[in-house]
Amino acid sequence: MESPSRAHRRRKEARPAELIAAALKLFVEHGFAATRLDDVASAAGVTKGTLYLYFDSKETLFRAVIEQNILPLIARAEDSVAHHDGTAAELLRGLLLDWWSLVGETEAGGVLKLMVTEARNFPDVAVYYNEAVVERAKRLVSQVLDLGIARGEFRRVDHEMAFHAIFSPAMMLIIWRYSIGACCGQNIDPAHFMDFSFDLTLNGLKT
Amino acid sequence: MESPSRAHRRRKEARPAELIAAALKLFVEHGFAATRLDDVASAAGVTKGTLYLYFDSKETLFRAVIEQNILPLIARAEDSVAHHDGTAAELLRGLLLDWWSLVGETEAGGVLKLMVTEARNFPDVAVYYNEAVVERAKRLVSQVLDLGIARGEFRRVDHEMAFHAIFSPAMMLIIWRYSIGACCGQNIDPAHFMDFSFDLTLNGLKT
Amino acid sequence: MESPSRAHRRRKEARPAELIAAALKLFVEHGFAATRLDDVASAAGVTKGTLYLYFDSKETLFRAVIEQNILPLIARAEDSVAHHDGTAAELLRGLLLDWWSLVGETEAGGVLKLMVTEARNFPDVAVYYNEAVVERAKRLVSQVLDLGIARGEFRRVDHEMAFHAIFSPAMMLIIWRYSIGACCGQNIDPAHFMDFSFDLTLNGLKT
Amino acid sequence: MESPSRAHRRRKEARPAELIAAALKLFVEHGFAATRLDDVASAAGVTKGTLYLYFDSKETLFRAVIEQNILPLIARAEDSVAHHDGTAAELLRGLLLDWWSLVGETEAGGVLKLMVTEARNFPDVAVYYNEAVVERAKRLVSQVLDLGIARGEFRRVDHEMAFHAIFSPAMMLIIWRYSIGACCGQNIDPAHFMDFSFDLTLNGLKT
DNA sequence: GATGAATGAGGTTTCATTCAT
DNA sequence: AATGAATGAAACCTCATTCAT
Repeated sequence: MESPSRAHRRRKEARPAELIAAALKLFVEHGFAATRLDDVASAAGVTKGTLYLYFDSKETLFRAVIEQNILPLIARAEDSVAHHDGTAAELLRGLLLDWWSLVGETEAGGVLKLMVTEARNFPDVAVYYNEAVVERAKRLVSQVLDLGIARGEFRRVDHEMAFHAIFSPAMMLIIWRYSIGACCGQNIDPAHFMDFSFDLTLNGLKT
Repeated sequence: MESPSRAHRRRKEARPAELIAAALKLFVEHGFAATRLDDVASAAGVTKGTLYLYFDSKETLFRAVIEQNILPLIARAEDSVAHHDGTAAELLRGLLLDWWSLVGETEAGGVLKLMVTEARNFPDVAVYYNEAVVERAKRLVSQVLDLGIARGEFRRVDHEMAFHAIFSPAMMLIIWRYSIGACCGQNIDPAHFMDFSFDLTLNGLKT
Repeated sequence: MESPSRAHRRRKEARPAELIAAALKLFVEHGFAATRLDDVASAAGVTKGTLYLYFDSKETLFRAVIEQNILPLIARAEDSVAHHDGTAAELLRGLLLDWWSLVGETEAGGVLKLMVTEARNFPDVAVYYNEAVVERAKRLVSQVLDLGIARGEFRRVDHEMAFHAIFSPAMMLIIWRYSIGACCGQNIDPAHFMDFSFDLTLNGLKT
Repeated sequence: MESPSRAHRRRKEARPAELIAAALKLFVEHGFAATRLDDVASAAGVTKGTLYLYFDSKETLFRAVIEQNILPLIARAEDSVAHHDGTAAELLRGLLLDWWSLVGETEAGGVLKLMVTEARNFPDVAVYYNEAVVERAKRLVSQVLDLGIARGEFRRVDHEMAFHAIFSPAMMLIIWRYSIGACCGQNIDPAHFMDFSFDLTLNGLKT
C-alpha cells in the first residue's frame, strides 16, 4: 500500500503518456485535423482542460506523439545489427524481422502511417522522421549490403534501390493495415507475408 | 469563333472538372479535413459560392474527386492484359508498367494516397476503391500468374502474397512521393526503380 | 390570332402580377425570411434574374405583395355600406359577410396572416396596413353602430370593443386556416361559423 | 454564501432557461428564420458558442422554446375547471379568465403567436401544440357547455363552433398585441375587452 | 492537479443580388 | 426581356484555447 500522494504522483506522471497514446490512436485513425482534442482527452480518461496542463497546443501534442514513439525505436534499432552474426543474408533477414517487430507490431506502425498522412502539413516533422528513422535504416541496410557484396553473397546492386525494394512490402503492409485494410477486412498474415516477400527479394539479390 | 452562349455553356461544363482537379490536389496535399473550400475554389479560379453550384457539400465533392479519377482508370485498365502477349513474365512486366503509367504518372496516384489517408473517415468509399481498383488489379495479376505456372515459367506461389509483393514497390513509391518524399527531396527515379524492383521480384517468381 | 409581339407584351405585363401571386403564397406559407427568391421565381415560371427586372429587392417585392392585394380590397370595401339598406342589424351582417367574401375568401386573407407574421419586421408596412384596412373597417362598423343605436336597435356600446368583438371570429378563422389549421386538418366550415358567431354577437348587441 | 462550485453549477442550470427566454422573445418578435443566434446569445448575456453547449441546433432551440413554455401551461390548466363551482356561466367565465391569466398575461401568449407564424415550417410542432393546448382547452369548454345545457342555462349549441366563438376574441387580442398592435400603439385594455366580449358571447349562449 | 463552462476565430453553407450573354 | 453563372456577405456551427472555480 502506498500513500495517496504517491498514487497521485504516479497518476500525474502517467498522464502525458496516456494522452499521447490516445492521441496517436486517434490521429492515426482520423488524421490530425479531423481529430478533436475533446475525444483525445476523454479517450485518456480526462477532460480537455487537463490536456492543456501537459501540452501547449494541439500541434505540440502532435510533435510529442511522433517524438515519443520514435525515440525508443531509435534506441533499440541501432544495436540490431551489432547483435547479429552469420551470413549477410541471415543478417539482412534479421534486420528486417527486427524492424518488423519494432515497427510493424507496435505503435510505431501507426506513426509511419501518420507521417505519410501529415507530412505535407508538418514538413519539418517529416524531415526529422526521415532522418531519424528512414535514413538510419537505410544506413544499416547499406552496411549489410556492403558486407554481402564483399563476401560474394550479393550482386553489386544500387543500395538505395535495394533498400526501398527490401522495405516496401513491410511498409505497404503497415500502411494498408491502418487504412484501406481496416475497412475491408482483407488482412494478410504478416509473418507469412514477410517471409514470402523477403525470400523473393533475397533471391533477386543473390549472385 | 463561337456564339457567346456556347462559351457560357462550355464554361459551365468545365467547372466541375476544374473544381475536382483543384480539390484533388489540395486533398492529397493536406487531407480532407485540413483543406478549406475557400482554397479549393480559388485554386479553381472561382469563389466559394460557385463551388456550391456544382457540389452539395464538401463530402459530395470528396466523393466526386474519388469517382471521377477512378472511372477512367477502370475503363482503360481492363484491356491492358488483352493487348499483351509473349511470355507470362513479359505479360506481368507489361501489366505493372501499364499500371504505373496509369496510376503512378497520373492524378490517380494522388487518389491512392488520398484513399490511404481518408479510408477510416470514409469507409464506404474505401470499400468501393478496394473493389473497383485493388481487387480488379489482383484478378488481372492472378490470371497472369496462372498462365505463368501453367507454362512452367513461374513457381507455384500464393497469388495473394505475390500480388502484394509485386505491387508494393510501386505503391510505396507513389505514397512516398506524395508524403515524406515531397518534404525531403529524396526522389527516386521511378523508371529505374520499377525496373530494379520488378527484376528482383521476377527472379523470385521464376522456377 | 395575335402577333407574337403582342403575346410577348401580354406576357410581359402579366409578369409582375404572377410574381406577386407566387410571392404571396410562399410568404404566407413560410414567412418573408424563410422564403427563397429562387422558389418565388420558379413558382412564377421564371428565373431569379427575371424577378429583378420587375422588383428592386426582396423587400420591394414584399411591399408590392401587400400593396397590390390591399388596393383592390379598399376600392371595393367602401361602397359596401352604401349599397345596403334595411335594419342596422341587416346592414352589419351584410358588412361582415362582404368583408368575409372580400378577405376570407380571397388572397387578402393571406395578407392578413402575413401582416401578423411580419409586422415587427416591417413596422411601417404594418402601420400602413392598419390604417388602410383595419381603421377603415372600424369606421364603417362605427357608422353602422351609430345608426343602430340611433334607431334603438342596439345598446349603447363601446365602438372600439364592439368592432374587435365582431371581427375577431372571422380574423381568427383566417389566421387559423393559414397556420395551425393547415397542419392539423381541423377545418371549420366558414359559412356556418360566420353565421353562428355573428348571431351570438348580434344577440349581445341588441337592446 | 455558497461554495464556488455551487454558484458554477447554478449558473449552468440557469443557462438553458435564460437562453430559451431570450430566444422566445426574439422568435416572437422577428420569426424563427429572421432571428440570428448571435442575437439570442447576446440577449442571454453569453456568446454564440455557449448556446451550442446547451442546444444542438437552431431547430432544437426552437423546439425547446415551445416545449418549455407549454409544459407548465398544461400542468396548471387542467385543475382550472375542478377548482370552480357555481353556475355554468360562472364556470365558463372562470375558465376563460384563467386561460387569459395563464396565456394572455404570460410568455405563453408569445408562444401562440409564434406557433401561428411558424406552423407551416414546423408542422409536427404545430400538431403537438394543437393537441397539447388547443384540443385540451376545447375539451374543457365542452364539459362546461354540457353542464350548462344539462342545467338549462345554455342553448343546445355546436360545441366546436361555440369554443371558437368564445376564445376568438382572447386569441385575437394576443396575436394582435404581438404583431400589428405592437407597431400602431392601438392597445385595447385587456381586462375590459375580455369582460365585454365574454358578455356578448354569454348572452348569445343563454336560453 | 483537474474541471468544464465559456469564448471567438474560422470553417461550411445559404442566398439575395449582379451582370455578361 | 430573360437567363443563369457567379458573387460575397452573412448565417449556422465547430472546436482549439482559456480561465475561474
